[in-house]
Amino acid sequence: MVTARNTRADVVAAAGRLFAKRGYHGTSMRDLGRELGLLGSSLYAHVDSKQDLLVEVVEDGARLFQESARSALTVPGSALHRLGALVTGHVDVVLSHQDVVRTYLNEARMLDDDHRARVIAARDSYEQAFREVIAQGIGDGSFRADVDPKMSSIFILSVLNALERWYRPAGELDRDALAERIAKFVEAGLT
Amino acid sequence: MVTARNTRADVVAAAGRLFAKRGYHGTSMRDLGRELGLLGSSLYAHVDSKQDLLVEVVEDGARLFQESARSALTVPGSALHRLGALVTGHVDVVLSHQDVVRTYLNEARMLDDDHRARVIAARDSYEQAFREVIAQGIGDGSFRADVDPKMSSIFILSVLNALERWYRPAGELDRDALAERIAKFVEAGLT
DNA sequence: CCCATGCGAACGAACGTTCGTTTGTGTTAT
DNA sequence: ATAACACAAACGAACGTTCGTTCGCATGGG
Repeated sequence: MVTARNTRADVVAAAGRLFAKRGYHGTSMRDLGRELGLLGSSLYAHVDSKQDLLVEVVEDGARLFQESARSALTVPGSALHRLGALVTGHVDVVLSHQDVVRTYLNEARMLDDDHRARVIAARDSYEQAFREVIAQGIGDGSFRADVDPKMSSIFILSVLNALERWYRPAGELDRDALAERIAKFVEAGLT
Repeated sequence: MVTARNTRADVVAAAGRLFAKRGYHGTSMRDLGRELGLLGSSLYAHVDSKQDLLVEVVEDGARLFQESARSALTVPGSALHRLGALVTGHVDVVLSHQDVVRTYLNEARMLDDDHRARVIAARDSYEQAFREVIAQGIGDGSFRADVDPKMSSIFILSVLNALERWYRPAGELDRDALAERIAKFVEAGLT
C-alpha cells in the first residue's frame, strides 16, 4: 500500500489539530478538508457529521486522562508516590497529545447536552482520584491535617491543565524535569 | 426616562456575556440582538463590527488586570505582602467580571494579529509583575533561594486563571476566604 | 425638528451537508 | 495473465440555511 489516502483516524487527528488551534466553531469542514488536501465534502466518506468529530476528539481526551489515573492509583507505597504518579501521568498526557487535550479542555462545552454531561462526569471522576490520594496522604500523616482535598485537587489540576496554555515543545525543560517541578510545587502546598 | 433603550455599553456587556458562554465564533450578531431584545442588524447603530466587540471586551479584561497589578505593586512592606495583594487583586477581578475575564482568557486568540499581539504583550507585562515580586522575595530571604520566579509565576497564574473555570458565585467560600486559600497554597510553594 | 435608536428587507459569502459521479486499487473468475 | 468486478476515497456541483453587514425608513424623546 504505497498510496497515502486518508483514513478516518487521519480526519479525527486533523480535527483535533484545527479544533485546538481555532476552536470548534472557528473551524469549517472546508478548512478541515484543506488540512488533509481534499474537499470539505469528501470528509463525509469518513464521518457522519462535524459534531461527531468533536465527540470523538473530546472522548479520546477523556479516555487518556482516565487511563492515566487508573494506572497511577495502582502505584504501591505512600500516597505521596501516587500523587507524584498522577502528576507525571497528567504531564505525559498533555505533552504527548497537546491538540487532543486542548480540544478536550476548551471545546467540550460545545458538545450537545448528552455528550457534555458524560464528559463532565468523566472529569469529575478523574478529579476524584486526586481527592482520594490526598485524603490518603492526610490519613497517613504525610500531608497536613488542615488540607482540604477538594480545594487542593482543584489547585493541582489548575496547574496541570494550564500546561496546555503555555508549554511549547521547544522549551528547555524536558518532560521529567517539568513534571518534577510541578510535583514539588504542589506538594509544598500539602506538606 | 421611562424607556429603557440600549446604549453601547449594554451591547458590549451582552457581548461579554455571550462570548464567555458560547465563544466568539459560537455567537452570532442575531444571538446578541436577541439577548438585548432587538434585531441583529440594530446592533450596528452602536458598533461598527462584531470584531470590534471582541476587541473591546478583551481589552477591558486586559485593563482590569493591568490596573490591579499596578495597585498591588505599590503596597508597602514585604514582597510577601505584595504577592498577597497581587493574588487578592486577581481574585477580585475574576469574581467581579467573570464574563469579561472568560472572554479575555479564552477568546483573545480569535483576534486579528495586531490586537492579539497587543493583548499578549499586556499579559506578559502582567506576568512580569509576579516575577518581580517573587524576585524581591528571594532577594530579601522570605522565599527559598532555589525558587524560579518565571516558573513560579506561571504556576501561580495557572491557579488564579483557572478560577474562571470552576468558581460559581453560589459557592460557600466568600471572596476573601478564597483569596486567602489560594495565597496560602501558592506561598507554600515559595517558602 | 433632530438625532439616536430600532425595524425589516436584502446583500453576498460562507456554512454543514447531500448527491451522483469519477478514480484508483485490490480481488476474483476465467 | 487478463478481464470483470467491488469498493472505498475523493470530486465538484448544488441544497437550504445562517452568517456579518448594509440600507432606507419609522419613531419617539430632548
